[in-house]
Amino acid sequence: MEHKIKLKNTPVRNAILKIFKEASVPLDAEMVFKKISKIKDLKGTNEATIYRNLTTLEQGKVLRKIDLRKDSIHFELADLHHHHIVCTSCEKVEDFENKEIEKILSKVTKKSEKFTKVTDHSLELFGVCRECA
Amino acid sequence: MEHKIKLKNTPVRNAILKIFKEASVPLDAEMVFKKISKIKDLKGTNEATIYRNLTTLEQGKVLRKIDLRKDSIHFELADLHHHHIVCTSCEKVEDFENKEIEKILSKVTKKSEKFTKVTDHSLELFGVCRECA
DNA sequence: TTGAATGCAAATCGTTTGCATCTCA
DNA sequence: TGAGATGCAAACGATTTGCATTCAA
Repeated sequence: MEHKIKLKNTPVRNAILKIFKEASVPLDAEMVFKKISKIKDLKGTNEATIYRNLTTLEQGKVLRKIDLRKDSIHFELADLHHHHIVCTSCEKVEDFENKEIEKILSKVTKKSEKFTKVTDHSLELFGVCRECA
Repeated sequence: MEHKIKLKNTPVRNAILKIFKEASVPLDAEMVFKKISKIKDLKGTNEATIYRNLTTLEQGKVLRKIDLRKDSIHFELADLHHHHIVCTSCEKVEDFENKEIEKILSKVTKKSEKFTKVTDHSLELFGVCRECA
């Protein structure tokens, strides 16, 4: 349960990290809250604590924010950098990786006039999955 | 002032479209609201009307939602499909286009297992601009 | 005429925050 | 011990919605 940042090693925070490591899709605060609430020793955890942890972990570059064009902000582990195809009519999310895109992006980045460094990017595809089609 | 969808041709809606056509950056509801409020004949326009129009225009594929990792949802004209480099510490946004990426994306799309069609995508880069660096 | 658009105010809902208390390091 | 973490409740702010009214087609 290694942290990249100097943060206290609390039960809730560890559980949140574990949840993200086991998750196959990006999670929002409510989803994390529900999962935490199912853990025997953490049942009483307050939702504000979840929000604070997500914020802290994102600032510490452990998590990354993702916009799936849903109502809430989603997060995933920052070190697993893949992209997503999101169904606009259900909750389905498919991951994909593509090295070519990363290469092109770094070229684009260098061409920028106003920016000296680009630290992160988001790439999401939106469509309709087989089931919803 | 051609609409792609059959919507009523109201003063507020036309003004909103004009604002987007003249905008060089994505706009959120509040920005549109402020611009509308400066127009003599539309000064009294209610903010809820702006929200409703943005929603309607997005559903009608006239506008596209964009997430700039700011507090609010931004929009831009759907037919101008470029991407953005966003400063995480100020409001600066730089546009860029890249045909290669589009090509790769259409390949990726075809490989998808769960999705039959991908209709849209978002690609935003995040970094720090010269001024903020 | 009539369905869509608007104004207004209240409601929603995801998220944040102040403050007292507790816990890890 | 002291900074960070948590609980709780209240606050916030962006966005939505119900309802009566107005307007475009």
